[in-house]
Amino acid sequence: MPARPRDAASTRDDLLDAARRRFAADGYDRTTIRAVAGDVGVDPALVIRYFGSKEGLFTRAADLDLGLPDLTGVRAGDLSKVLVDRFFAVWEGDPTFLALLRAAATSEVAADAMRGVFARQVGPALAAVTDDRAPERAALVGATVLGFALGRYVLRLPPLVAMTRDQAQAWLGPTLRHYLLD
Amino acid sequence: MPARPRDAASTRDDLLDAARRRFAADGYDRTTIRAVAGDVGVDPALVIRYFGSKEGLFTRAADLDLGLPDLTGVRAGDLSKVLVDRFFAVWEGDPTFLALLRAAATSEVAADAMRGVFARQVGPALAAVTDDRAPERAALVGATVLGFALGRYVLRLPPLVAMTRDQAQAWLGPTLRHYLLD
DNA sequence: CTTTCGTGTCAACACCTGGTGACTTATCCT
DNA sequence: AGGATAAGTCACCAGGTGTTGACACGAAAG
Repeated sequence: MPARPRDAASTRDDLLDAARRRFAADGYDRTTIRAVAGDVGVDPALVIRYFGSKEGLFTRAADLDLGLPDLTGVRAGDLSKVLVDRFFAVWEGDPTFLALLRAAATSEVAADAMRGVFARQVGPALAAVTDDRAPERAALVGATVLGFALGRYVLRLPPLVAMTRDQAQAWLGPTLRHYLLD
Repeated sequence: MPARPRDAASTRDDLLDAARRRFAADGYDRTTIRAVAGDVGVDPALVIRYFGSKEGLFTRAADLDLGLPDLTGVRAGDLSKVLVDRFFAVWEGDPTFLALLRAAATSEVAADAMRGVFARQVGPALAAVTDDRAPERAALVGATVLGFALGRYVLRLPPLVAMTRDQAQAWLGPTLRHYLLD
């Protein structure tokens, strides 16, 4: 077993990675500092040293970037395709958002982080393509996306799990268009 | 303070009521048997005696009935109104569904209970009005409804919290119609 | 070589959790 | 009245939690 290099920066990153996976799989409460530290092969006390507390660890781990592109000039017909593509990239490529969703169900700091994502990322991105009521539209789009993610990745409702990207695209497209443009 | 009558049946009911409120407010993990027993003014050991375990308590507490009416013969244009009305009745009148949603994010038994609700209540009810792909349609309707509930009652996204029933009706109506009939 | 300092470990704390089994107390039946 | 039985209490356990402060190690600087 190669000795872990004594490099604080990479240890920190490893801890954040492990934390994201644990929070995503187990939720906030069932994720223990000991387990996260164990995944990295490090003492639990180190986690507290670096992040102050479990809540601090979560806050750093759940700081996520949706990577929404600038939607200005995207044709109305292509909007939902762009959004659904982004959805799959975010949800299937990175455990962070699942961690945030799971945790947000019970933790107020996680719910707050989620509200921040909408206020600082979804809302502004959609404001570029809707002339009015951007916050309302962003919230409805968010509810749609989160509902789908909840059903597919958390509850694992069989019809949603079985759905291909194209099928999801076909179903969600008109809904998103409705919330964005009507 | 009037002495609590030594009536097992009503004590059981009181415990289930308190459990529903606690699970709804705090989620599965943060709800403690001691807190539930304390709400009722009873010894924690009694909870175990009646329900076997915390999981047993949750299972009984989360056994819910959506009360979906028979949709046969409901005109297509009225379908979404019926469903949204039912939504508000269930979500704002009874903490049970919120408890189930919060818990389902982290507990596998809760997620299973939720899948059961879809398989035994939502699916069959919707099968009466859709000729094909009833499970898929039920899952999409469920994702829509759960997403809205998540945004409004759990994350408390301001635009969703501020929404009146009529506004919710106006936004969700076309979406539900799309999932049910297209 | 010694000092210094960042990196990480160790042992322990105070507390809370679900759960158990023996006990007490109220209620009902004869 | 008095005993049987249901209803509820009590003290306790074993294990796990976040968090703490003192300590050990290793590399880089003087």
